[in-house]
Amino acid sequence: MPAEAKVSAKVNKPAKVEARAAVPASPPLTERQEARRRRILHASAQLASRGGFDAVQMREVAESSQVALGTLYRYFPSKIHLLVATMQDQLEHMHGTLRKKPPQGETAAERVAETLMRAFRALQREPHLADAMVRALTFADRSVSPEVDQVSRQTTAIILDAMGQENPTPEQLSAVRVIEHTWHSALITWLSGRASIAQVKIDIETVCRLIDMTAPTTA
Amino acid sequence: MPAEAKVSAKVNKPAKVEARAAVPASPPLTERQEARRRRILHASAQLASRGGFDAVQMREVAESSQVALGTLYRYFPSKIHLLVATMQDQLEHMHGTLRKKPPQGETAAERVAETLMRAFRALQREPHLADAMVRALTFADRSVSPEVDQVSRQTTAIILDAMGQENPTPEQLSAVRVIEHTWHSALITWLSGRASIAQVKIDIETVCRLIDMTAPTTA
DNA sequence: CGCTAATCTAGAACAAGTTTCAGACTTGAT
DNA sequence: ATCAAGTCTGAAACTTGTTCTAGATTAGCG
Repeated sequence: MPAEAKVSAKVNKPAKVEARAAVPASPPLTERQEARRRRILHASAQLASRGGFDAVQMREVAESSQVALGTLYRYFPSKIHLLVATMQDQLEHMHGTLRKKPPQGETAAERVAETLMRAFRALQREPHLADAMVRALTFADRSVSPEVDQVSRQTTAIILDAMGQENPTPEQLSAVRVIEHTWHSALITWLSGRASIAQVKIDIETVCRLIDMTAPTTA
Repeated sequence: MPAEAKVSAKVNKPAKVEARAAVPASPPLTERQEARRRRILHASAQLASRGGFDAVQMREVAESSQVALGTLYRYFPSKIHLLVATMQDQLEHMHGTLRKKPPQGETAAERVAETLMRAFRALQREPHLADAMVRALTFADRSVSPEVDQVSRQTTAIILDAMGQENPTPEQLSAVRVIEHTWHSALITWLSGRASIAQVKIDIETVCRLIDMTAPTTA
């Protein structure tokens, strides 16, 4: 019988049940495997923090995490997969942090903007890491869709949390989608030096108005 | 003295005057150079139309356009530069096309949405080409900022054209920025199969409401 | 304990973007 | 027409992501 169970299939077909869990379903990992996975993600984040996307070199990640190159690829089938997983990891962390201090704004729009700006400031502290993660996210092709979707759901969750709405209207969900679009794209323009921090702030605040505009009590 | 003038500096420092011209400034090209440049862009678009980003291989582009690899790199210092330039080229074309048939909508928001959906349909006809161009655009790092900015200005021009506003307010310009963000990001989600065409339509229509919301006559 | 299937390792090999170099070719100026 | 400077070419080399292979290890099971 198998020893350490298979880590994760290359193409993660949508599982039957279990659609929103943090981990899609894949067979449980042994302790050593879990440790390897953590070492890899840690090395990835560390290298990314240094020099961004380019500094995350698969050979180096493998060496830093004391894992053979082939093993690294078994855990993460591509550099993009690795960085997207790194982002999932960081996002979970951030969601936890953000939860602790709920935003103070009066309106939902203000709260969402405040939350996103808080997240943005966190990213500013590790701009290289942000670069690596965001670039990977937007460069990801179809083979990474499940993982990218997971990141998207997590982001949606953060925004909905900030809104503090129990039952968002379909219109509000559309607004949230647009906010996510803006968030990602604004990050990119900032990371590539084409927009200032102030400009990103304005963009976020601008798009967040859509929320109140579509609020059930207002509309 | 120089023969065929230098094509373009690797790092295109911001020129003194001339900020919004289609071509930043670089010394004029000889006829043969212009022809080479066109052949290269044509080959790039052709290969991209076949298989998207991955299909645009520098060696193949060089061969298709009957130019040495080194020459290709002299004209376009990286694959990303090449594809962003390809996008500039296509965008110009599209702007010309869109100008001919102005959108019919009543409100500015409707007209912008209509225009963007028209552009979207054009992209759908060459999804692989769209893939190559958009992926390059969002993956571009600082070294491509001038070119990406140019694309952004062109996109802004298209949107402002659709709005039909002579003097947009600062708020409207913010809205336009957010629309561009949404446009790019929505394209990405569509290209990577994470959003349907219908969903993109909804997102565009949603974000376009920001325009009327910030219209001087309404606000 | 000993077996068997799966995993992990080290390292070579391959692919495509990028760089480099020597030599042939063009261009504009004299 | 000739020359100097800059370009283009063809080919090799280098880099880094990805794949492959043979053998050593490990995990679960009888």
